[in-house]
Amino acid sequence: MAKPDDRTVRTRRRSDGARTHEQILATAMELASVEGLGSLTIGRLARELDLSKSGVFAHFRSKARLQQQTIEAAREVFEREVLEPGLDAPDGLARLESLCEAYLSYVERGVFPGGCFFAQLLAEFDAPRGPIHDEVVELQRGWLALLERLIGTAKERGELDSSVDAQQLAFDLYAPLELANYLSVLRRDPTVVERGRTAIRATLTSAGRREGDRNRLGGRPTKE
Amino acid sequence: MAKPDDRTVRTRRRSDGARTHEQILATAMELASVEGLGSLTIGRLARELDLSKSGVFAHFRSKARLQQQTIEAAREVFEREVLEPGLDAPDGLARLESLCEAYLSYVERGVFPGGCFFAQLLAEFDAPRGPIHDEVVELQRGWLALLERLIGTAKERGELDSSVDAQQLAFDLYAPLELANYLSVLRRDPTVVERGRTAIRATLTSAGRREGDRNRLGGRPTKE
DNA sequence: GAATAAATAGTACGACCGTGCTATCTATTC
DNA sequence: GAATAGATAGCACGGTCGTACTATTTATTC
Repeated sequence: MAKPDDRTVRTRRRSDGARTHEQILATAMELASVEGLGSLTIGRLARELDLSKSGVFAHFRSKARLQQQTIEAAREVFEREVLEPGLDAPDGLARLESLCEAYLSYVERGVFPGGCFFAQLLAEFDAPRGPIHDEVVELQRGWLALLERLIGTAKERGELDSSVDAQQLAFDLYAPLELANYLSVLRRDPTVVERGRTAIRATLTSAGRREGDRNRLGGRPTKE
Repeated sequence: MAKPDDRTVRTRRRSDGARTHEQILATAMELASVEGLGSLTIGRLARELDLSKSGVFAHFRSKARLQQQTIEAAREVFEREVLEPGLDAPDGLARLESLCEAYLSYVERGVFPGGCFFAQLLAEFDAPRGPIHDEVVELQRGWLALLERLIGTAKERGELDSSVDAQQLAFDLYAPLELANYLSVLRRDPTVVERGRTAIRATLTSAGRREGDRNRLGGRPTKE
């Protein structure tokens, strides 16, 4: 017990470094969600965290790696704040609904101060070629694939009409999520998220109702 | 014929300046639509146009004015490429549809190489405060107001059900337009625009159909 | 043709960028 | 307690940024 106490027993110095690393990435995510990953700067991070430029730099050894790791860190936040709660619902339509709601809630709670990190990333790197663009393509593909998978399951279970086009419905759901994010940040007003909820509800209702209504060919029943 | 020839007779120097000014702004719009207005740089413009930095600078006398004028120039493109053709349709639902189609066509044609200039601007300046943010708020307000006005007219004419919430429907239409833009740039594949068309069609059909169905389906929002 | 004014180039300055190299401090290990 | 190794700081470099200030060129005007 003369040695460092049990809670800090494994290499104080080592853990200090890891802690700083995390703090840097946390700040990097916040800054990037507001101003974009492109205008994320090592000097700016150093100022923000009261570190020296070289102190920050040493943790990543290149700006590209800083960007990579920032994206990876944001992916973990997204997983924890959206995917985990969103997918924690009974298989099928319920899980699809729950995932959309998890996203909207994540926007509403302002998990990132500049709105969804990946919506920012999508808009920033949709056009400029490079490794980040490729990463974004991959991430988007994954997100849409997840939606399509859930839709597929809901169809198999008869909770969505079998004539539903999974890719189209994924698009129809994704669109209001994305717009709710942008607009709720633009006007500093999370009320817009409610528009997204309404849109999601209407779309899902419409996609689910058709089976029962097949002969009547009902459209989307509700607004508001 | 010793004098400048007839085609260049009116103030060569004067018109040279105006011409250069236009060229700078044209390049600025292209660059900004791809990489963002924030990373638009005077030196970069100069290189791109084979001018000196100071030559470019002289046309604007500050970066802020360059940004302002770039936005204004893009507004004019948007007006010419979207608003004019979009609003050139019979009043009412037809005009609303036509406007959405005009936007999708503008995305499909790749009028800006990085996708819709204003979608880029929205994502880039939704969070960071400043004069550009304020300008974007204004532009978005105008766009949504336009959609809502057209919806209102269509309702008055009985082409959309009177129970339709204009703000909500404007959101529902805007969302797929925006997503179609981002995704069509991300994958270099204008096919995605077709997803947007389908979404718009479904939403408008749904909003228009209810009136005829009032008795059968319950014209008012049927909440389950 | 001299004067004028507009368009463009040249040069310089301070700020910040990413990154390399070296020094300092401190916890762990022998 | 000397050696080690990891975390951080300091400093220097070349590059680009926005922006002044000063030429230079050229078309128009007198």
